[in-house]
Amino acid sequence: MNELEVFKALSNQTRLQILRWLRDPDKHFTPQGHSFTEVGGCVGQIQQKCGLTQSTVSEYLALLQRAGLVTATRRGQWTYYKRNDEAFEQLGKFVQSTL
Amino acid sequence: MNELEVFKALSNQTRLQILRWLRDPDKHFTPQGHSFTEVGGCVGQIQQKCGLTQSTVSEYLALLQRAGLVTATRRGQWTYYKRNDEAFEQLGKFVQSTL
DNA sequence: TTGGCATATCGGAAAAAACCGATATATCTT
DNA sequence: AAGATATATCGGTTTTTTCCGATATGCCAA
Repeated sequence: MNELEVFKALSNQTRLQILRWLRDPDKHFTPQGHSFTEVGGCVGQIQQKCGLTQSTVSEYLALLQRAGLVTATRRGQWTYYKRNDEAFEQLGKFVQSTL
Repeated sequence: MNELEVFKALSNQTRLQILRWLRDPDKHFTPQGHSFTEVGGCVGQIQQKCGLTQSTVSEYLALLQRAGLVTATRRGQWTYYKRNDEAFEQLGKFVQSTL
């Protein structure tokens, strides 16, 4: 875990919001063939909810992925992003015991 | 706790380093009348260790204080900054259970 | 294999953060 | 009161981040 990269990823209101949505995808996204709890949410739906352009949201999600906070799954033409629960668990412990 | 402000405060290598030093002040700073474990480290010594200018370090410490990650104590002409352990405890829990 | 749709990447303008030197403020000494 | 020392604040330059439109890539259906 690159702590600086992680904190930078978390230093943006929109990205924090996205992570909160992904905490409970079924509540915030409407299914489209795949279970959201399984694969997460797709770029398009996330984009609509935050109101930024497609390219910006795509970059944000890639950035969150690089930081290890979400994982990506390609299903056909869609990419689903899912919260990486373990990363948050680890980060929480790191903040308390090492940082 | 303003989470965005906190994460922004943590998004800088030097500030992360400062927090690590303040985690165990007696190991990293030489005393000068006050117990570091009691009050923390003073701006001058922190400045020397990180090699940036006095004004930059002063601003960094003020920023960490605004984010609630450190507390400040004035003793005569010195200001001592101390790690706010409780804040990190809280932040760790927040990351795991809410973020 | 062509067109449509979802996503990714690129290049750049605008906003924010990093960091500095100069200067102000506060405290101690004499 | 004046000088010395520690810290805080201000104004400005450079670097990074934000966010966009345009375009490229990947996948599917006709």
